Amino acid sequence: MAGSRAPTLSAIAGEAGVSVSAVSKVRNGGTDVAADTRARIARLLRQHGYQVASQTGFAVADLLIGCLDSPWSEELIRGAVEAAAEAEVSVIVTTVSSPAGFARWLDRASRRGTGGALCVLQLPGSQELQRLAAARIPLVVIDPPEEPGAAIRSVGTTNWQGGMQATRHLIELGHRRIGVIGTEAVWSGRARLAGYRAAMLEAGLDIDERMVRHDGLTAAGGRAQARRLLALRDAPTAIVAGNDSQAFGVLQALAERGLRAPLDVSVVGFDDVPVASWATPALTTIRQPLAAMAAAAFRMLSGDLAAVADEPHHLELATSLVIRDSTAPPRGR
Amino acid sequence: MAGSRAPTLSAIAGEAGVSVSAVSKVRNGGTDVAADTRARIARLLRQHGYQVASQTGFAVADLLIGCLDSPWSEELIRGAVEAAAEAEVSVIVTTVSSPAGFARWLDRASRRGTGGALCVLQLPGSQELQRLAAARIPLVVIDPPEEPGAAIRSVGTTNWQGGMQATRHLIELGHRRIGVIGTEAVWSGRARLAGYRAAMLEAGLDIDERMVRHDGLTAAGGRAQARRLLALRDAPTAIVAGNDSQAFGVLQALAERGLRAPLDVSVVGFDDVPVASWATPALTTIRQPLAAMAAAAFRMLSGDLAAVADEPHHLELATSLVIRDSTAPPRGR
DNA sequence: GGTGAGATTCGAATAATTTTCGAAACGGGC
DNA sequence: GCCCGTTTCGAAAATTATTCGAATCTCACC
Repeated sequence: MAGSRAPTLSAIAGEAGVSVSAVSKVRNGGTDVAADTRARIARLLRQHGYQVASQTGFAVADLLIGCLDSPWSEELIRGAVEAAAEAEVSVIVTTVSSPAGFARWLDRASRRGTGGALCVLQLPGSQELQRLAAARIPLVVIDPPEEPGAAIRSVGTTNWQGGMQATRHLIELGHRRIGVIGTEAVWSGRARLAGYRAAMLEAGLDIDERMVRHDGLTAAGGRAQARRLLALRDAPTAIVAGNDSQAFGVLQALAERGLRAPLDVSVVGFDDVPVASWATPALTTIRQPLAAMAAAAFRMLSGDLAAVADEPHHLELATSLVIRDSTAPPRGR
Repeated sequence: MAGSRAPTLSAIAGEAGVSVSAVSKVRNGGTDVAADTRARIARLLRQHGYQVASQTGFAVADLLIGCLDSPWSEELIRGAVEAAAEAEVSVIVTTVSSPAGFARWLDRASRRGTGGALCVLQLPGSQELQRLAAARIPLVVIDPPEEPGAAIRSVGTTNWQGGMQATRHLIELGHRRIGVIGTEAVWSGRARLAGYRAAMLEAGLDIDERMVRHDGLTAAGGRAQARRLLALRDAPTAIVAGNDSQAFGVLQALAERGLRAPLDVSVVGFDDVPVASWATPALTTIRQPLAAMAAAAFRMLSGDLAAVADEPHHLELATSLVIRDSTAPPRGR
């Protein structure tokens, strides 16, 4: 099919006026070829249907995701895929939910080769980290579930500021009794809760510990804890949710009691996943630039194959408040 | 690092008691090696850290998605990734939104090799199909936007039945004035609308053409058309949306007018994406087994490298009605 | 401007791997 | 048994990768 077969390297070497060695070296990304010579040879090689291993860079990168259930992942995938496409890199998406799954992935990845891994997981544990290092697979962690150590490169967002922004927004609207739902299970969750506390203290408001609820970052978790908050005698007039899924759950709990957002209770989410604007009412939320995070993580991965030492090891992107329709001043103000 | 470097092929050949040629052939999936010899050599090769090209099967498959904005894609990715993982295959996800983008993907894919492509696009056009064929890349289309021809393998769902199920459910609840929002732009949309018509006729109900609205499968589209439906003098008591995004938009339009689902108007979605259950009220919808579709498509791809001829070329998975809280009998019944 | 240590670039020689091709072994059908 | 086609294998040839020394360049230092 598809015409004549590829000519041999020596034919190409002749055409380019260099030795076969040089051509071979260009083909596999060898180092000792001058830039212009390399370019000339590479062009010829490609012309004849060879693929040229670009000396820097790689063909595929891996994105490891713990669970592919939240709209979260979608944004991340999009960010990673698009950033990678610009660099002519393909992204392999894998779900990894157990150490065994990780091992299976690692096995496949080292067989086929990979330029590096972006992890969005309940962390690769120390075992996994060792294996990655042994297989010489670079790693960047997105939204690290534990405080990122110096040994691991990671990308996150300003969760603490985000928690503050959300709470401050409500305080500025005039709310005083503000509930919060979150999780202590991951680092980012702890930071968001701390942001809430900081904003309350800053405004001179007392923190009622009954108003601080912990649960999973799911709609069900949000609904369960919102029910408890709403059942309090001094029910909050506003609720800060741990993420948008929880916020959806809060909206459901409100509807159950015949309450309306934002008339009766204001709600702030966290993430700004695409569906946040589909909610009724459209959700006021703290925007995490998920796609940008993934893109940044990819660039970290690809950028510093050379300069690992002097690059920053943890990058934090800014969150921002997106005001939609689920927040308003409290009743009677 | 990591211990000694890989021994040469001739060393391995010696260890296995065969010629270097045989070892080389096993390494690249050559054909003329007996099964047991191959196994022995392969084991040794792997032991020494070589990767062995499995002669059947492939290492990566490509999933091409038009837009990665809907919760749609997430389910599909999950299905494909999980089915592929079972077959020890990695899935490369790429967004392709233009012919140029397709060309760039094809370029990369043919460089690095791929076992085949799963497409969820506004179709690869005939040009693209030719190029795929030229590059010998097998193809399966998911949810084909045009009536699937005999030349293309595809996986879809029973959209016509789905449209019927949704409409029938509302009729059985007692609704008579039922609006529908959908799209004629894609084949599945046309089938769903036809299902609506069929169910109405079956029940002996007249179809008011003002009740049949067309718009994009987005929340904005759903909101816009729902506004029009609700503005009618004889506004519908129930609305069948073209997908879940549109249904979210319908819920917003209802809230705008101070109406409540399902008390004032019942709403049925289509897809059953994970967020459907987060809506307020939780969305009654037609479940498309998106993950199963992607998994089936992957199996089609991998299954019949041999038996292309006698396999079915279009597979249709069943939709089912998922009743949640957004539908109820009409007021006054 | 000279000098020399070190880095870069290159290709001949050498090593390793892949491919070709013919021979040996096998398996029925007649 | 004989013939014909098929499978399996490895020696030889072709191709590709790597090593290493020579040539050239760079630049600090005198």
